[in-house]
Amino acid sequence: MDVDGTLADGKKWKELSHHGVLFPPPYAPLKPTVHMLYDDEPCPLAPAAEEVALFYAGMMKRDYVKHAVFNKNFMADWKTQMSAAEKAKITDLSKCDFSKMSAYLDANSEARKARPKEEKEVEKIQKAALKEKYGFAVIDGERCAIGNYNVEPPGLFQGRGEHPKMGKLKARLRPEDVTINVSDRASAPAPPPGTKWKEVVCKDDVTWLAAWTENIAGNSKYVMLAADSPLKQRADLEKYEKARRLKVLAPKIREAYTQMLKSTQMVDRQKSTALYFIDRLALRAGGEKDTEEEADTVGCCNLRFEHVFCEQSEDGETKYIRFDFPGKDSIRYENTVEVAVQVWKNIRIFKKEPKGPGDQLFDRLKVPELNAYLKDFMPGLTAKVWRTYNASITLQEQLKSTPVDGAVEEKFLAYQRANRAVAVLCNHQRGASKQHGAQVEKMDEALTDIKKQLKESKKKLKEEKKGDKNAKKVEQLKKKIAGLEVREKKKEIAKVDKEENKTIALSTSKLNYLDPRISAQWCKMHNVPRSKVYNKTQQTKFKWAIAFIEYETKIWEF
DNA sequence: GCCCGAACTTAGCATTAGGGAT
DNA sequence: ATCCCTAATGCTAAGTTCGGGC
Repeated sequence: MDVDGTLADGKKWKELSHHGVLFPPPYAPLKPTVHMLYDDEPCPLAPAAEEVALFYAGMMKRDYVKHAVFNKNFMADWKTQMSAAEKAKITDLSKCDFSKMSAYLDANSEARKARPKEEKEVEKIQKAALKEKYGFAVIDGERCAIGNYNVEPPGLFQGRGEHPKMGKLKARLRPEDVTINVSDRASAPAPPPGTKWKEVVCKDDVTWLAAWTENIAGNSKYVMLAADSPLKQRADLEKYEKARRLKVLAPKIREAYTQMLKSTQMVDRQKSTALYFIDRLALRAGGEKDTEEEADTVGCCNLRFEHVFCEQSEDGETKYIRFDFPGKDSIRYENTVEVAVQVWKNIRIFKKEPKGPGDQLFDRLKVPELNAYLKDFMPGLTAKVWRTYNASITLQEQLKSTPVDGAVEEKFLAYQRANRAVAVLCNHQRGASKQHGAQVEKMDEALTDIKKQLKESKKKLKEEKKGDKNAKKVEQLKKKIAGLEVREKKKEIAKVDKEENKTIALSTSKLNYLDPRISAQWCKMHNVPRSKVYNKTQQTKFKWAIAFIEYETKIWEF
């Protein structure tokens, strides 16, 4: 077996069996009292159109329904589900009133929440039974959890950013749409009664158990094993080993591309400048995108004229590049960084007339060329490896400022800050939660309260010492004060942590970019319980790393 | 070489569960 | 015991990379 989970002959497994996928229940039409109004008149719909209307009704609280593209796409696809009569009548979305349907959905979910405990318990058991059957596959003799055994239900497509396909109808999947992958066709899972699978295949060079084609962009969707499966564990290890190898090679590669910044070949200048950004800023590769079909977002190689700006200090000594572009998931990337003079000069050249807004900054460069260049330094080295390397090395460096003899809370704050530095580097953002302000306020109140108690207790202690000097009481008060001081410190740390996390998401880097061996090592070294850094699921995902550090130390120091 | 589809990783948001406060 | 909030989980969209076909 090879480390990336591939068997020596390029196969992912020898034996694979599972129970297929689970489909959502068929659509249950609404009671006649719950209907749409059209032009203020009741307008009952046949089930096909009603189901799609209900999808829309379920999104009335979302911003999507205010979006012209969403509404246009929705209307077009909704019509495909209408009868001729419905189509003739319903021509204007603004005349559709879904409020009864929305209210019905709200009432439904309230009622679900309010169900008696026993009923919820029964449902839980039923769900567990389904997981027991459909949630596991046997791969080379080992029973492994499956990541996603429920096929995606129908609904309205919720693309991120200015996605041209938002609001389109995501079709309901039938067994006839789903391909099943197993090692033995004869013992393939049975499709639901009266149906057939699209196909049963025995593809042992892939890891998916089932696949289908989604109807919005025509992309493939897969059912795959969960993160704790040997296949995924080995792939994760291999990813970080590659990044670790890059650490050794990076100085050599830097030397090479720094030379190339001055190349007479425009392709090479662009290649080296792009790599400079990927190395220094951990930018994504930035492959080509079809703006007719998807949101307009960019990464490094497909940056355009309008995304980068050459700036400098007043004396002209220090050169800066300012970046401002929509990245993956349409998350804005804004950053101004000091750069080598040659890089700054290059960008000025790449932006020279006749180039203008809309034009590619690196017009001679495509991701495959950059990756081909990297491959010569190390097999498997691609732009993405730099991001992993950058994130992990940043964590490793930042963790060095952990207070050696601080309390666990202080050490953990240092860890959070190291994690945060990585999240900032990778531009992992999140929308500030609606309750953020209230939560901080609450913490402030709690702090004020602790401080007040502390003041009172201290005053009492002083009086007690002056007064009848009850030794027991003095002792009690001292204890109370010490306890309050610990609580105060904890709360203050937690508040700092919360405030600093307002719009920064730590989980993405923790889950995908930070070598878990560094974190496991850190816990061991600083005597911090591993559960402080990784919850149960994360510990399962990273069990390979936890096993690793029993034998190895200083994973990223060599 | 280039284009495109397949495969797999990375991403943020919505929902749910469960643990602490009352 | 219940309620409420946070943390965990679920979900699926959006990236990167690879490899096969022309």
